Amino acid sequence: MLDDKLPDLQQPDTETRGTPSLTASVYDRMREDVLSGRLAPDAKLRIDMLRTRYSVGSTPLREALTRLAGDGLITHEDQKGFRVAAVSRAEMRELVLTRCWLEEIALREAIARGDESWEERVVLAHHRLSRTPRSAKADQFAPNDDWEHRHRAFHLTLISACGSRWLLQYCTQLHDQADRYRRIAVVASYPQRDELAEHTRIKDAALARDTAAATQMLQAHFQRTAAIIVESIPEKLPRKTRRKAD
Amino acid sequence: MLDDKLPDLQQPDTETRGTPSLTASVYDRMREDVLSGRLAPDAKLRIDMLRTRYSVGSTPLREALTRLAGDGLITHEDQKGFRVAAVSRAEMRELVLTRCWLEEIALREAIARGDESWEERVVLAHHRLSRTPRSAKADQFAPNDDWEHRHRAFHLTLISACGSRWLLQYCTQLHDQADRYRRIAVVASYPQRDELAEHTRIKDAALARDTAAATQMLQAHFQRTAAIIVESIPEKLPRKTRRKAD
DNA sequence: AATTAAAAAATTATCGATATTCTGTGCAGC
DNA sequence: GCTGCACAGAATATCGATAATTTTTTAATT
Repeated sequence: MLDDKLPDLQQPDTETRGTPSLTASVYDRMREDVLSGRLAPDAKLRIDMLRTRYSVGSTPLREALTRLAGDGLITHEDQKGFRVAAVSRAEMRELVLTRCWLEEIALREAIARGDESWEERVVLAHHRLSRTPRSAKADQFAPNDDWEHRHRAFHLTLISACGSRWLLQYCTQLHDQADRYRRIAVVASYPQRDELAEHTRIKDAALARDTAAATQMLQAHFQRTAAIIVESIPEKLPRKTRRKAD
Repeated sequence: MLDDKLPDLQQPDTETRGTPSLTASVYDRMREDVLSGRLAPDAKLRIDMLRTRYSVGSTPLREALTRLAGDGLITHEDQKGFRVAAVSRAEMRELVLTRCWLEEIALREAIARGDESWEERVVLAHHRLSRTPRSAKADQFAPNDDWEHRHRAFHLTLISACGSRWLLQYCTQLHDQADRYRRIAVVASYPQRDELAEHTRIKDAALARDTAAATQMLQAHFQRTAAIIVESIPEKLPRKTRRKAD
């Protein structure tokens, strides 16, 4: 009923997958490991090490790695294998810059094109996010997977009516990239902000079709997060690989 | 000398690759086959068929297919294999729309940030394109690989100073997608236009730092191509797979 | 002691064979 | 005559072993 107009990119078609392939499964697990920081930035990804870690053969493993490289979460060099994408302040700045550009367009177009169904989905996604605690523990910060997923869903829903699956995909990819930085450096940012209030204001401006206010607040939302994160990243990353020389 | 400021995304680091992996090789060849239309839209890609066609084992083949799926040139469904991405008028419209949005930003930013080195690279890329014939044959149209490559290089160089490798990558991806449509439907568009003049005007406006004119002409450039191509695509593509049931 | 060269170890890339899943066909039952 | 189920054939996905390449260690020479 809800998704009779556009293919809904948020739900990965639960019906169609009878048996999820090993490739898909290890891709999902590994993706989560990179985003959460369990696989550290710049870490070398040896095939044998991963084969034991995820209990799969080399073929689905390499395929999952190739997909992750396509997402920009890991890098690959011919004959030299894979490693987790490195992080740096410069990368983070480039990321935020790009996000501001692309999400401005996406939100602008979504506001211009969104119908009733879009409005309802935005309200619902916001409601779910507002009911989910930021931290899994009350007294100190602990990552809450539910919140992470609903936060992602909220931002994606907000721009889901933009009219371009390409743009939607790009925004999602950039979101995940930024998410990795946020989750790596998250201790520093908690609980300095009222994130819920920011999300609410963005939602309200979008539903009021106030494009200028909505896009401006969304960009500020990104930049506020970025400012906190950038602080926690050393300007130059120490290379672990060098042993003798230097 | 030229590329001491930014990593030049146009040249794929000729020095570093001693032995190009089979995966990379078959990826390149297959990519060209999809872009040129030698592998028809929506065609089923059977592993065995491709194994003989490209003379490789299944592992590098599957890896190349996975990479191409990441580029959106082919699709993949778990347990059902790969097929060449389908084409449709709706897809083409979405593509052009997205390109207009993203390239407007990219060109605007490149004009704002581009230094002397950028200007020189633009002039050079334009010069090379202008010296390359559109068609390999004088009397009738025949695809000219040199022109295709230099055309791609020109558009990429134009926005290379935009400041975001992400945006650059996305624009390149969308360019390739649109290229496939153009090359599939190219007979229809030749020689109805003076493409060289269009490219020259865009280049001159960019170098004159006239952002409004440059972006406007670039978008018109895209839309003019699109209009011609859309005509040559049937609104609904006949599915070859259906045999009995209708 | 330092630089280069050669051998050994480690790691990636690749293959061919096997297991699993899907697709189509024919047959039984209604 | 139509629907559903089981079977056979085809295709995908996966594995473990081998080939090719890079990196590290060791040794020799200046």
